[in-house]
Amino acid sequence: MDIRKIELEVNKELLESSVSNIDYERKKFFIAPAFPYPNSPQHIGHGRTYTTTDIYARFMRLKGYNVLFPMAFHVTGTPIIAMASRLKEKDKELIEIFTKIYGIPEEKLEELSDPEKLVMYFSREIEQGMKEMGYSIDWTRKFYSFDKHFNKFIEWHFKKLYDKGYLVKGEHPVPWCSKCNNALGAHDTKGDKDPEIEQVSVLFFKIKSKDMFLGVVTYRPETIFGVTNIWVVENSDYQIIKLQGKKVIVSKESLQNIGMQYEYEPYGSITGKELLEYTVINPIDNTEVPLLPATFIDLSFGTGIVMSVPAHAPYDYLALRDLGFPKGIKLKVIINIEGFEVPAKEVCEKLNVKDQKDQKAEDATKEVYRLELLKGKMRVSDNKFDGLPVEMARQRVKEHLSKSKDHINLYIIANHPVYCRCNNLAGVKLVKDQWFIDYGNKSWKEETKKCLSMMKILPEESRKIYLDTIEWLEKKACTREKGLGTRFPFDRNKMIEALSDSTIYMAFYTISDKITRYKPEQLTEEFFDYIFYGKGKPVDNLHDELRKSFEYWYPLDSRHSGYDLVRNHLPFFIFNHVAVFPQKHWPKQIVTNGFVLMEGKKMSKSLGNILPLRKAISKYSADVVRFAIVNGADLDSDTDFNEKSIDGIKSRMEYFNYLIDNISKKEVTISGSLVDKWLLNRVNRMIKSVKELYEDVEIRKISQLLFYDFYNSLKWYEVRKDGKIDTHELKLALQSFVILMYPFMPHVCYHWSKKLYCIKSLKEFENIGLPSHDEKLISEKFDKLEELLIGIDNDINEILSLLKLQKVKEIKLIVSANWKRKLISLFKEHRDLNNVIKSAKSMPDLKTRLNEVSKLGKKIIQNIDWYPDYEISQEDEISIIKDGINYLAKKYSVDKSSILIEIEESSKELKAANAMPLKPAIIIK
RNA sequence: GCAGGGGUGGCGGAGCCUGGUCAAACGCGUUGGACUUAAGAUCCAAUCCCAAAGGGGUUCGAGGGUUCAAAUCCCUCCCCCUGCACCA
Repeated sequence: MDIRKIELEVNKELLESSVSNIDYERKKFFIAPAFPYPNSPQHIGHGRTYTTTDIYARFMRLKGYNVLFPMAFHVTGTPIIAMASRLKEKDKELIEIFTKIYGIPEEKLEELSDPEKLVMYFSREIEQGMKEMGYSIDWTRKFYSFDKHFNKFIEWHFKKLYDKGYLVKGEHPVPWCSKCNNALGAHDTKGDKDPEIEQVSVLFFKIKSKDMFLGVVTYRPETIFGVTNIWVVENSDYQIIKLQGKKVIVSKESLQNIGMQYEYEPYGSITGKELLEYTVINPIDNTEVPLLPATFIDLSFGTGIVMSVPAHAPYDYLALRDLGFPKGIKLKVIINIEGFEVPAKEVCEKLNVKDQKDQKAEDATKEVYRLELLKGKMRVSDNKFDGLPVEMARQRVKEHLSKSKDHINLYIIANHPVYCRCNNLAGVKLVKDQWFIDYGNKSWKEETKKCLSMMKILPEESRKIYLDTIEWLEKKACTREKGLGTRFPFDRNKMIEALSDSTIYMAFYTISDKITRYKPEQLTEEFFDYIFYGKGKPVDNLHDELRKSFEYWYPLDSRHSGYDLVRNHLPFFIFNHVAVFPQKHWPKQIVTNGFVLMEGKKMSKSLGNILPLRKAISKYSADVVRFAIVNGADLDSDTDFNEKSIDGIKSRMEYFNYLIDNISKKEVTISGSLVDKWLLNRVNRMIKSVKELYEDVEIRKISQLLFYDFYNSLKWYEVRKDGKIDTHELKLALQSFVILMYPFMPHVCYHWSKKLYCIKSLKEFENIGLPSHDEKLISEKFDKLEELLIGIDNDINEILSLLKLQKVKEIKLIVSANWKRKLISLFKEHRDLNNVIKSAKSMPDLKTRLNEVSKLGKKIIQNIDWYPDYEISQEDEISIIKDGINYLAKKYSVDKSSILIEIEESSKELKAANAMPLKPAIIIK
């Protein structure tokens, strides 16, 4: 079977039913996955969410729903701009990724350095891939988040937030490049390092008998009690600046970062050498502290001047030890931890740290910090602080010194150093006039939680994460200096940030196909108010139509994304719906899924193991890729894409194809034997559970059931029937299979359906609808009987291997006695040996065998749940054996007449006593 | 640090919520056999240990407990992973 060829034949047809219009006759179902960000082609990982969505959408169509499954592109923010400018600068690394991994022709690159062209190129690429995958997307509603019409919609959205008081203004620390004058995201830095922000303390130590202060940076202000000296770099220049009304000395290298957070005036400079002449005064206890030269200081860290606390900081301890403790310096222990005298010293000794350059010094530092924060208590003479736990002391020291103006906070880059792509060192800017969405608003939070509690969350386990996230979300900065997207309506110099303009865009889908007939300037607040709230009057018929469309499709029935959005976008999505829309339009359901690994490893640019979707399609075919990326793992865990499992999928498809091909060419007849009944039982059971599983998007279980369990059933059926499989029963089974499997593999299943159902169009196909199951055909009995046969088969096999017999002359099967069947019913009833014996005493055929009863008892009770609740008679057992006799005879190469069936009661064989209900005794000669 | 999730056989990965049918689904790998000139594909069988007439033993991170019965429930310990925001 050439799967790819079939796909190319039916792909166009499959996309037909995707355009969705209002149809009041049918129930609607609105499903929307997170829209893609077109700064690269999509890879198979992206395909997982969209495939899951499409499977669900196609299932709902089979169920008779009018489904809306639209798509758009999110281009908001800076990554696209950053990428385009990297192309412009002919960034080698990026060009390599574009040409080698994505397979983009080199002559195309020039053009892509224009952000808009880049967007168009990749969005076309992505759209094409989605079509090839057979996604039933309504493309007539496509838009981009920088479209003018969409901008107007977002403006409306923000006005609503503003009216409710959910937009607030404040200041905010942001990673910043002072040269480019722009905020830095991970994609703006060298090596794509995500800059993290941390707060540190700057303490002012007055220089003795001078009107100047040393700006000393520290993570641990409470250790100021233990300062023995201050470290400065001898042959370096320091700056004197006027800061907060003081003359403060800091390193030249630190000025850039300080300047982004505080106003200062340059005053002069001073060399390290000069500084070393001075002594400073510790602001906490007015003791004199000497300055010492150091070589290990990073001058761009904080203020470039640090204090030395040798008893509690391994680096300081090691540095002083290497210097031989000059100027009579003695360790000052100011934090108590049980089991330690001088923590820094002892941990260094324990870890066997040689000197400051030893890698292990880092470990020692972490260890001491951790221990002290966890268990440390202050031990100082000042009783305001004595005995306090370290964390509390830190807070108190900050407050205390801030009061006396000897302390300020400073933000730094925690994973320092991070460089902007322009080579400038990243710092932290305190942005004033920063707008926030106030997710901390109490009543809003409550409403959001209420909405969540009414929603279906799949997988249900992740509900807690949503709740936690909603709980701890506070103010979220929603504007940026630069980027694509929508201008912030209350400060047009700023852009709305990407996670804030993508929270209610699903509503826009309901009108996006027709709204472009208006000019953007017509899209006023009142215009949208009418569409979404029915407020005011329509400007024309089309306007009314848009309102109807929104009213018909909203609320959103199912939202789909990768689980990485559970902690950011998805809670925002709920928050904003709650803020903007009335309760009847709140979203109904969220479905999230895990990622796709490549041969066990995470896909990444650096590993170069990214498999673009379209490449995968042409190599493996769409249906195989669709199946491969969703079947391997539960919804919430990552799945692995590997060649081996691909081969497995293909060979199974071949088998189904063989059966379908075979049966569609033949005249079928009703067979009605036990295996056939068993098969119908299996099929009906399968239909029933698969339909239930679809409702909960249990993708993996469905595929397991259809593609593996059912496959194995068919295999067994084929051998049991000895190849005589042109039966009506099998055809029914395959017909149901093809429809249930269709959402997963639409191309191939549609192709198969044409053969099995004699249909000609997709419309006809969708009209067939979901198969229904017949409860009457489902019976555990058929399974048990078939199991009995398989059990016999296994046992014969085992016995043969034990006997090392080459040839079998005769197989005798002895069906167990009736009293044993009664006994099992007794155990079912009592589940206890003593009570069983009590009852047995009053039963004529059992009371004479009490000895045997107690012997068998233990065995029976172990397997009690395996026995069915009703009795299986001797006749039942004999009939299944007779039904399977062909199979056994063939398998063990004996004549049918050499397989004998006896009943325990009348058998003369000693081993007849081994027989148990559903497990006949076997004697092989 | 704070919060959440997890440790199952050679591997991936179910099962654990609702304890017994669990030596543990399904898949992969490995070994032997069939087919083939051969490889591949396919099919059959085996794949924790010991037995050699369908039997027994020891397993589900470690230790303890509850129970007639624990991978499954409870407690303690060890180890691993993820997220912590202005970034799509």
